[in-house]
Amino acid sequence: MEERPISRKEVARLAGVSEATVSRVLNGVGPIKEETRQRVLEAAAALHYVPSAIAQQFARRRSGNLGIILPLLPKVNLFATHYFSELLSGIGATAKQEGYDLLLFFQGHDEPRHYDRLFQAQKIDACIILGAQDVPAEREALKELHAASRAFCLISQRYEDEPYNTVDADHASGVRAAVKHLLEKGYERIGLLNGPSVYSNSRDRLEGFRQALAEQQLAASDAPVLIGNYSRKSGYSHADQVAMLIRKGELDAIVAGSDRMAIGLLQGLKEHGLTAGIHYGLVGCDDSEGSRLTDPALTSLTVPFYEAGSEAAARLLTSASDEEAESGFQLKLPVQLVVRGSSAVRPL
Amino acid sequence: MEERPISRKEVARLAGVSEATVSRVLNGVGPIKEETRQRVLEAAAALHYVPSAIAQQFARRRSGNLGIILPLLPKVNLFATHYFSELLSGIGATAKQEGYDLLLFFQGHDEPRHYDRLFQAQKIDACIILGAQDVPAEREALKELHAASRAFCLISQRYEDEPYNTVDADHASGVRAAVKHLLEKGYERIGLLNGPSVYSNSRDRLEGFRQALAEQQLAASDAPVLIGNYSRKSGYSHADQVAMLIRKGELDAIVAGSDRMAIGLLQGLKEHGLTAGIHYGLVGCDDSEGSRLTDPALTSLTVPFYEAGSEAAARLLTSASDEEAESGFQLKLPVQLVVRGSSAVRPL
DNA sequence: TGAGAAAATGTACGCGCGTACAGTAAACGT
DNA sequence: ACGTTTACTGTACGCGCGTACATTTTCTCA
Repeated sequence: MEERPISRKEVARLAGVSEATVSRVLNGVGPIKEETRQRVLEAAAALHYVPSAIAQQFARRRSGNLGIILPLLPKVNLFATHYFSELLSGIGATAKQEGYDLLLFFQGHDEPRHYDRLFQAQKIDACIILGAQDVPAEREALKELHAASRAFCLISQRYEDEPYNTVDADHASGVRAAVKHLLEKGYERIGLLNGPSVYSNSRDRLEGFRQALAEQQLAASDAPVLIGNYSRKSGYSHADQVAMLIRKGELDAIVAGSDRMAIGLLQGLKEHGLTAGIHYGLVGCDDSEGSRLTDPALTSLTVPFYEAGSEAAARLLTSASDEEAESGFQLKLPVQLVVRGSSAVRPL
Repeated sequence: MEERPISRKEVARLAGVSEATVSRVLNGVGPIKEETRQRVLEAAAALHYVPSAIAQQFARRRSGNLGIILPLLPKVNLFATHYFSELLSGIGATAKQEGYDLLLFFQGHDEPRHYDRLFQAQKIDACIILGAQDVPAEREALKELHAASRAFCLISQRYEDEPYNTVDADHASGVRAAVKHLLEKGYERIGLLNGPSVYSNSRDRLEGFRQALAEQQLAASDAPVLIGNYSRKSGYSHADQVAMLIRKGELDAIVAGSDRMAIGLLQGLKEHGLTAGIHYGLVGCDDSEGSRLTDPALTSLTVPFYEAGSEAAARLLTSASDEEAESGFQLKLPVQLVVRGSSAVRPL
């Protein structure tokens, strides 16, 4: 029961060549006589030889793994199906294409962030960090990575004062488009239900919001800006306040920083007898699946998550092989408005 | 720029001991004089020594990785947020506890399933397979794994004629409970909107459905059983047919094999002027997030995904170390009914 | 035909660690 | 006092592969 897997040696013996030749054939290195090439390949096939990834990693001193750090539940809920599966699929597809495997790490919010240790232990050659927050412990960990010049990349989070690689969506433009859309629909007093500013995308949305108002010569100062935490519950809990503002005529449309908050708000306002697309306009963000489930369906901003993951992986992995060809990147992917019922009708 | 990471040798030199002693201290092997132990630990700390996982894997001839195979999009959509993140979190938590990392593999539906190659290449020591289907290529691949006595486990899929390790939810009992609940609510003609029978849980649900009817002395033969593909769209597309059945009085409640189908059906029937919880009863399955977004909210069956993942990982990883203590397992986790509005009112 | 270049292959070693075995020092019993 | 365990530490080797370098074979062109 303690049989060892087939190794290079056996293949070499069967093919009547040296181990080095087997290696060369399988790795396509150096000139090889076609005939021996065939002999080796046949021998390998006959023995069902599969090189030991472990030994290869050891000899190459590269793990061939792309690390993915993602926040533990319930944070991960912040990322709905779409975010999560799309992003991961995008990363996975590109990684596979580049010959890398994905190594997953769940990061508890309060656990120490030993990101660099993953590199030191050589478990990963590069790393994508999801759901990073702008908190001291996180900054520390990222600074460490940067100091050791690790190949890493943040998705959906930027640190304005740091030169880290990032891939993000252009939330500012997205919100600007949303506001513009609402204004075109006839809404006049637009508010923002934003997320906490520890996330750069919250700050981006606020900026886009202000820009949009400024472009329309509207005073941004008195436009209502509420802060939730991206959860449905937090959207719901703002319903009372929003209902009041609507009744007072101080608000007739809301852009929410996430579909989840938008949906919560929509549900809450429904209990106040206020219907999206009739009594007020509502735009969410993420174009999540849930946006299609509400009544009316939710106008939202669609974010190219798959591309985000794919781009991040591509930049990291191809640059990793190009040695110092790396130049750093801060990508902003375009966001697109998807119009549905919740912003359909101009309020009376 | 080509500096090598700190290795055991440097630690040994600094501590004034042999490399073997360093190894022993760090692995807690053999008797060590307390004083040298401290010296070694201090030296390691001073140098920020982190053992090379690659070298350890090589020497131990174990990767320390738990492979997770999951279907590529859009299949993954079958697993909504809940399924996916809960399951993965459960697996991840247990794996971390056992000292394993997670290696992710996306499996395209039509790609060759070289599961065993992952073991041969020693990329993984054990493996959890999500979204397996009952198709020849899959059976072949699993048979190969079994023949090589790999430590693997299927989640949410069983092959009745094979002794593979599985962790599943007790869908039969769940559907039975759902049917019973509907009958108690006063619904009388219950139908089933099931998924394709390539998934064992579809078969389970059908069985539970039939059992429930039989228990109530109802003829199962003429109870409507429709087949969708678990997607919202497929639920929606059955709305016409279901509406007709409801109008003819041949149906007044439906158990759907997934929340997604239930939601699609609910939306479709709404267009027919039929409201869940009023004109007909509806129960979904998975207690997904979407179940809370519909109007009325969806009664559903909650499945312990976290535990499923956690259990699967635990069985695989602890048994892996216990050598042949493995005995095989076919777990069925309990499913619980969550009552919401869609099954609230007895139809007139 | 021979010399030099190019092609093809073999030899040898190291990657960093775990660990069997050998060795040495301390503790014990008589 | 000495043999004998026990505690502790060092020496030595192998894990399977990539690859630098040495060697042999084949080709090229005079």
